[in-house]
Order: sequence, then structure tokens, then C-alpha cells
Amino acid sequence: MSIDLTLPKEKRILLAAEEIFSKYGYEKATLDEIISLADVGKGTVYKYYGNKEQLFYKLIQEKNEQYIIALQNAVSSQETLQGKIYAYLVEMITFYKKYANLWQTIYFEMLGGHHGAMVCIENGMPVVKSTYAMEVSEELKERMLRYHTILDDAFVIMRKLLADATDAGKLKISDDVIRTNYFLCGIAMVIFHDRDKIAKSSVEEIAAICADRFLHGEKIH
Amino acid sequence: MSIDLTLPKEKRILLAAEEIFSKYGYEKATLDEIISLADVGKGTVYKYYGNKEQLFYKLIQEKNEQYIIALQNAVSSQETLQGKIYAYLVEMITFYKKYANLWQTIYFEMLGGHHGAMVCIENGMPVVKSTYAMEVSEELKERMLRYHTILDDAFVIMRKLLADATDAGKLKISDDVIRTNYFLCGIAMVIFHDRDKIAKSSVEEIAAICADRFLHGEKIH
Amino acid sequence: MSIDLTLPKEKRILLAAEEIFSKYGYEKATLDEIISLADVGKGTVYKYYGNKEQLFYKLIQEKNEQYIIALQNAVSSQETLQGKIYAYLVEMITFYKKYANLWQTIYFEMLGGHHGAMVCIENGMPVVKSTYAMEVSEELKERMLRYHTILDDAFVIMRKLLADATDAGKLKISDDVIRTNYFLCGIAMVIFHDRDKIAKSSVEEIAAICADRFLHGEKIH
Amino acid sequence: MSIDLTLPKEKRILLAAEEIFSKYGYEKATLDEIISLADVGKGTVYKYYGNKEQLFYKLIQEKNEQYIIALQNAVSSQETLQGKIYAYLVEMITFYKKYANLWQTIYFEMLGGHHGAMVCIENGMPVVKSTYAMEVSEELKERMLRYHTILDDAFVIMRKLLADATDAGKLKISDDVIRTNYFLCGIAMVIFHDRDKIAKSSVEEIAAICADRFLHGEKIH
DNA sequence: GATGAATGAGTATTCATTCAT
DNA sequence: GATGAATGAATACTCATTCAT
Repeated sequence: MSIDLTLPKEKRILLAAEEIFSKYGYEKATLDEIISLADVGKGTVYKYYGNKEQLFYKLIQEKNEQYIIALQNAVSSQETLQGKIYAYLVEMITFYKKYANLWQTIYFEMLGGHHGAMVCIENGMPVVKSTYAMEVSEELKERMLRYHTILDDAFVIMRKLLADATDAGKLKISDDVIRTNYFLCGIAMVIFHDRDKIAKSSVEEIAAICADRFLHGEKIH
Repeated sequence: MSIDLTLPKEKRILLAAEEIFSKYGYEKATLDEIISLADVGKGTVYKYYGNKEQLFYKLIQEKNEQYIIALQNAVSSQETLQGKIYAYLVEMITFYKKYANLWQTIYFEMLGGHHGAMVCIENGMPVVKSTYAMEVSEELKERMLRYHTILDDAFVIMRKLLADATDAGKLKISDDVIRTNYFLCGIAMVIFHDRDKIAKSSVEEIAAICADRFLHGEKIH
Repeated sequence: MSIDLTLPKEKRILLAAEEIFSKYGYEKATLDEIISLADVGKGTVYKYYGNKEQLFYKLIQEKNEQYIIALQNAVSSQETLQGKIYAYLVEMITFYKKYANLWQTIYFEMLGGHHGAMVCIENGMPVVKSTYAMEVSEELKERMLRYHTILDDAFVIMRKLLADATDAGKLKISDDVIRTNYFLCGIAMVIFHDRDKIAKSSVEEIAAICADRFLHGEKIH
Repeated sequence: MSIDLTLPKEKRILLAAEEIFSKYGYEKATLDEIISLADVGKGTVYKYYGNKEQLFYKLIQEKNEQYIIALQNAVSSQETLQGKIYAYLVEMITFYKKYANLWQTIYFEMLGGHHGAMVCIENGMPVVKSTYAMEVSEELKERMLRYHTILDDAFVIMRKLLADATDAGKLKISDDVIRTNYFLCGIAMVIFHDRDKIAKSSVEEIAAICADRFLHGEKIH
């Protein structure tokens, strides 16, 4: 609720931004509230971060970098497919629980939020398309692509895992993008939506159930 | 693109609202554009619908009612668990493809992360809790609960299905809320996010794969 | 200093805009001051005029239209070259005295004002060029071209007059654009700069001297 | 584009200021860009020049001093009126072509219309009067007077020339201030406005035409 | 019943100037 | 002498809502 004033202003701004963006989402968050919480002048934010969007992006990029490394380590520390999936999920759930509000905002923005545009994959490359016949500014396109990339950096690790396993004949043949998105977005949504319930269970327990259900389904054989 | 002017104004507003809210999402949609499309005065919207939020709610409520009936019919038309799940998914995917923009908006309104509040289930009843130490207005509480209910009306049908099957020993034991949310939200997100890919496949094909994976998992045995 | 509140708001805004733009020039003028003088809400200005630039443009365009008609009438009411020039100048000086501050602003904006861009004539067509190696936004280009056109509408009448007289062998051969600009801009600058001196002389007297000097020079033969 | 770093900082600032003020005009130029080009700290500018306006003034004052000397030499190097006028114009056009952006800025600062004030000549002395019923700050008054003097230093040389010639019966009787301003401001405006056309002609050619037209007019006798 | 003119609170961004080091 | 981090006042523009007609 309040920020350590002995920290350098650049850091204070980032902490305040995390709080306010988490609380209100990107659009509804105001710079005024961020500077008030960080106890800095308005110009200081612009000096360090350029503008609102850059501030948000810097914030999530920093978190994401560490997250990606954690995911890579987790996956490579395991030998079996099931082990890798489980290790991935432990990291993912830990991270999403911690940054639920922030990451929920990214999902929203990436889906096109309030903008009438969406990211599509064409020939393996993400492109931004208007959901209707209207122009989408280059600025918005870049922004949505950036958010897409943030999420996809993590998704691609799982996608590769599943694609390799499919090639090795271990998994059913499916569209890898769809399968991965279904798997991970489903988990994300549950963490966002049933946050209090998730809070009561251990990360390991949830990860184990998710991995089991993904591989073997809900049916009792 | 244009609306039948012989229809009563109340209906014209709803049709225009569907078009504009779908196009821009809730926040970015403007009443000005809606009244221009509906060819009514601004006061008329306020007369019939009270305010922007009410208009949006009435719109999705109307769609949802029909959707719920379709789901109930689909499920009761089938005998087996797999058949019921498949029939549910066919309806769901058909509906979500049609109203992707509209329903995407509801998901994020319901998640409520942008307002500093969230819906939790306590003793089986949904209640709104602040995600931060701040008061949540009664107005916002009601609104979030309404959106929660909209989605939950559909989810509860699947939940019941799965709970009964679990009781009958057909499915693994899980938290029914989590399991259902994971299943359905995952599908929803894929439809929102990979809209163009989904557009290329038939609804039946997607439903069949989803049902199979849910019940039997991705693994080849 | 204050505006008749019985006038319609659209008109009041225009009157207030004339006062404030004249006083401060385009850039320094603020909408806040205009609405305060017009005693209307901020939205009202945007309803009627779209934005600050449109408001300014509408304002000067309206004045210019009447001015152009007056110039055309003046010129065609005379038979001789000297008569036509004199009649033109009478109208011009009358107009420039009345709208000195406003028109001074247009000169400034057309010359590129604070923007690092200028209007050049290429193949008889005005184009906007950067004064340095920097991009000029399409918006600014259009704007400068509009201001150029405003002034040129009046200049072209004199240019035609002088070109015809040159063809008829009555005037020395010169670049028509340069000659006209020199003639008229010189007069404009004197009106702007020596406003109080000009105020003491009659329009007819000034016009007569200008016409004489332009045609016969300062030298006594 | 870049500045010799072996020069003293005070000089580097002036060189950078010339570049940036010429490029963007006074208002749009930023100190940030100037210090970046000069490679000095922001405080250094304030140490040496006090503020932005002082920096601009020092810059043009320095240029003007050299210009005035050049004009005086040019005029005194000639014997005849026509020769003196021609020599003056050669210097003037050379100078204005070189510093078009910078001097254009001074013209509009001096006109002062953007500040609600103007310079008038009372009893041969320039005084600042408000164009509206409002107080003009002493600071603004001084500033406008300074800019007036900058331009007038050059104008007075021509004015003297013409006044003497008038007294000697060589020129028609006119208000000397008006006549000079009309003559020189007209030329200035053409250089500012038709910069690219002027660039294609030689200075001598333009000067010759201007002198001829000023003395003998446009009419063929 | 229906209208639409009018409103004004709310927000991202810029940049000259200051002053502690 | 020199710096540059920090400031905050100032400003164009949006849009849900109201209410007199």
C-alpha cells in the first residue's frame, strides 16, 4: 500500500506501477495514481519509462524474463514427458498465483481488449487483424504483438514439449497451437477466476492433477 | 450494417448495441455510435435501458437465455455421458464462435481484476471480495455478480453433468467447479484467441476432439 | 471583452475564438480561455468544430470567403490596371486593418511557424517540405497547405492581374509569384507592424501611395 | 550535425542553439535537444545564458552585430543612391538566405501579436502597447523592444539612406518608416516564403531587380 | 414519448526551470 | 565550475449522462 521511500525513484515507480496496473488493468490505471503511490513527479515517470505503455511493458517484461528462465530450467531438469509437464506447471502456477492480476491484464490486452483487433497466426507468424472492417493503428499492432510475444514465450516451451512427444508417438496428433493454448489458457483462467480456491491448495497438488488430466483425461478406465 | 427502421426503437437499440459492443468491446464502444446506428435519440437509450452498463447486460442476458435453453435441450437429448458432453460442446462452440467478441468482454468483466474486486464462491454462493484493501461499491458488486451468473448459468449445466458422472463412478474425483472452469474456459480462450484457426474447422470436429481429450487425455495408450 | 449571451452557442464560440486567437496566436491560445469567454462547456466546442485546428480554420475561412468576394468585385469594377490595383489595395488594407492579429497568425502558421516545415511551389502546385531532414506529419502538411490556400486565394487575384498586364506589355517581365508576394506581403507586414501609424491614415491614401510606388517606384524623374 | 568538443562550452551552446532554433523555431526548440547537441549539462546553459529566451537573444544579437557592420561597410563603399541600395540588398539577401529560419522567428516575435502586445513608435521612440485591455509585463515589454531593436538596427541604415535621398530631392516624399518597412519586410517575406525559388537565383540578380523595382516601379514607360 | 444540445470531470504528455551534489 | 535528476503546471480531447423542450 505504501512504498519504501529509500528505494531509488526508478524502482519505486515500477513497484507502484505493479500495484496500480494489477488493481485496475492497463486502461483504467492512471499515471496520477502511480506517481502518487511512488511519491515522484510526473516527469520522472516519463524520464525513466517514456510513456504509460512502455512502463507497463517494462514491468511485465522484467517479470516474464525471470519466468521464462524458471520454466526452461524446470523442463530441462526432468527426463520424462510427464515429469517435464509437471515441472512446467509447478512453475506456471506459482508464477500465475503471484501475478494473477497483472497477467490477467496481459491476457485481456493480447485478446484485443477494448480495441477491436486480435492477434492471428499466419504461416507461423503472428499478425494483428482487425476484428471488423476498421483500421488498426501501427502503434496498437506493435503493442498487441508485444503482449502476444510475452505470453507466447512461455507457451512455446510447452508447445515444443508436446510437439516432440507427438513426433515420438507418445501423444495423439493435434494442432499444437490449439492444444497448448487450450491446456495453458484453461489453467490460467482457473487461477484468475477461482483464485481463492486455488490459494487453499498446494501448487504441487494442482500441478499433479492438471498433468494427469491432460495426459489421461477425466475418465476412469 | 444498417438496421430495419420498421422495428420498434427498443429493439433497434439492442441490435445496434450488439453490433457496436461486438466491434469495440464494452469500454471502447460509445453510445453515440449505437444511437447513430439505431437511428434513435440519446435519451431513448436511457429511457429504455437506464445506462450503458444496463444496455450491455440486457443484451447479453437475452442471448444467454436462448443459449441456456439450447444447452439444456442438447444435453437432455443424449443418453450417454460422452454424448451429452459432445452435444453440450457443439452448442457451446457454435455460440462462442458467433458471439466471440461479446462473450470475450464478459469473461474479463467477470474476472473483475480491472476493478480491484473478484467473485468468490463461499458456501456455494458467489460473493464479491475486494482484491485490495478498499471498499467495493454495491453497484460494482451487483454488476460482477450479474456477469458471473451469466457465465455460470451455462457452466452449471456441465458441472451437474460431471458431478453426476463422478458420483456414478465414471469420472475421477475432482473439485467440480475447478474441473468445469478449466474445461470450458480453456475452450473459450481458444475460440477467442485462435478464432481464425477455429473458423476453418467444423464445430463437430472441434467438439469431438475436445470431448475425447477431456475424457481420455492426450496420451496414446 | 464579453460576448452577447443571447447569441447561439455556435456563434459565441466563433466570436470568442476570434478574440483569443487574435490575442495569442494559434499555438498559445487555449480552448479553456475560449470556452470561458464564450461561456460554454468544453464538449460544445468539440461538438460544433471538432478540434482546435478546425475551429481556427472555420474562423478564418469564413472571413476569407467574404474577403475574396470583395476583392473580386473591387477588381472587376475597374477598367484600368491602375484602377484595379488601387481597388484591390483598398479592400486589402481595409480587411487587414480589421483582422490584423488574426491574419498575422495565418502568415506565421503558413511560413511554418514553429514546425520546421514550409510550403514550396513545385510545378505550380504547393507542396510542404521540411526545412530540415525530419519527417513532417501528413496532418501538419494539410494544415499548412490550407493556410497557404487561404492567403493564396487573395494573392492569385492580384497575380492574375499582373500577369495579364505583363502579357499586354504594360509591366516589366518578372516572376509573377515573387512579384506578387513581395508587393502584398510587404503591405501586410507594414499593416501588422506599424498598425498605429496606419490607423492614422485613410485607407484610400495608403492604397494610392502603394499603387503609385508599385507601378512607378520611389524615384523622382 | 556535431560540434567541435574542443571549443569552450559557452561557445558550443551557442552553436547548438543556432542549429536547433533554426530547425524548429523558438517555441518548438527544446533545451534538451540543444544540450544534447552541445554535449553540456542543462545547468550550464542556465549558468551562461540565464534562460531559453536569453540564449536565443544572445544568439541573434551576435549574428546581427556582424550583419550591421557588413551593411554599413556595403553602404559606405558606394557613392550613388542606387549603388548603396544595391549593396545593402546584396548583404541583406545573403544574410537572410543564410539565417532564414532564425530571422523568420524574430519577425514574428517582434510583431508580438502572439502576446497581446505590439511595438509602436511614439515621438521617434519605440514603446510597447497592449493590443488589448490588459497589462503587459515589463519582461515582455523589454523582450519585444529587444527584438524590435535587432531588426531596426538594420532598417535604420536603409531609412537614413532614403531620408537623405528624399531631402536631396531624389525620392518622392513618404513616411520613411513605412517606406523602409514596406521595402525591406517585403523582401524578407519573399525570402522566407519562396525560399526554394530564391535559392535558384543569384543574390546579385535578386538585389538588382529589387533595387530597380523600388526606384522605378514595375511599369514600362 | 422522444430528443439531442450541452456538459465537465478525467488523463496522458511536454518541457522550462531548479537545486543538491 | 558543472551537472542532470526531478519537478509540476499547463492543455487538448473524450464521452456517459442530463434535462429542457
